[in-house]
Amino acid sequence: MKVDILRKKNLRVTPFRKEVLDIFLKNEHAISIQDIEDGLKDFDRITLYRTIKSFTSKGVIHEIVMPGDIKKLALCDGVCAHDHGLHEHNHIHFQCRKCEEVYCVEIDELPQLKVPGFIIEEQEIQAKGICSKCSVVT
Amino acid sequence: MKVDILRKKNLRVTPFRKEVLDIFLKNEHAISIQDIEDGLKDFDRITLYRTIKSFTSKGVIHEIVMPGDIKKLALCDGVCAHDHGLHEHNHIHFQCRKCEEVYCVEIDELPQLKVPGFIIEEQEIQAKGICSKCSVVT
DNA sequence: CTGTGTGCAAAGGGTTTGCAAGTAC
DNA sequence: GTACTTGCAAACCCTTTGCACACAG
Repeated sequence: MKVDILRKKNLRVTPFRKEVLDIFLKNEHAISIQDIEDGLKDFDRITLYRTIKSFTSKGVIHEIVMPGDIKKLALCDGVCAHDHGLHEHNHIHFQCRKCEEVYCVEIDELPQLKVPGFIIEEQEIQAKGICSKCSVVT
Repeated sequence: MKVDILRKKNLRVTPFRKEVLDIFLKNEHAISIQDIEDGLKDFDRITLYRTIKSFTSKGVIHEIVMPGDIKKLALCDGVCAHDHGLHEHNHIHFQCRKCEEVYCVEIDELPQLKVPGFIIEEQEIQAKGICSKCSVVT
């Protein structure tokens, strides 16, 4: 239940937050702020920014930045844990060259990089290519 | 010769561009726009933005975005090819938790990710941890 | 009832655009 | 000489802050 997503994170359930959350739930790919705005009838942009901020800081959504200054937001739900303080990603961010959408794609295990002298603790992978939908249609 | 870096990319050699290039050459890690500004005595910010834009589009430097909206710039020289139109990275971007600097670190081979249904053509890896300098000092 | 969320206005910061003068080649 | 660069002013986003009112729990 969508309301629980908010309650679980100690966020008060308001009509506006439900609306915003609905837009995230409607999309299976990451969305931009513009996408959210387009999905709202009338809204106050400041409130939207604040909503995004609370959602992000409480771990309801996470921000994705793809090469080329493309910023997107996606639900944390399932694809990423937000438990140990650090935001752990067991998924990669993938942008399709064709439809241009950005997806959080789950991956069994992240490759463990080794660089002499450097201690690598976390990593984040951004990939580009063709998504499963666009590769089928071709 | 630093002037050749510009000439090779069909960029006119001007005093300002040489100054900016010098700042990149002086640092072995990626730098922010602020870092460049700090390195210039007096300058016009608009010209700096345009210089960065020409450098980026001609492949003299490349932009790095680390999680947390941290933007840096680094020379392409050596660490990355800019030949096939696409900007190929045979290096990863690494940010040190201690000194906070961002480095382009060369890596022998990027791990080849496989995701069912998705065709992965390019990838970019951002890592965090402790850099070689900070891990020595401890 | 209390603290959190909302909405409006206004400010802030980084970045881009237009145009005239200057300069590399 | 010609095309590219520079410098200044102004415009333009996008985002944040302050404050009073509204509302969830």
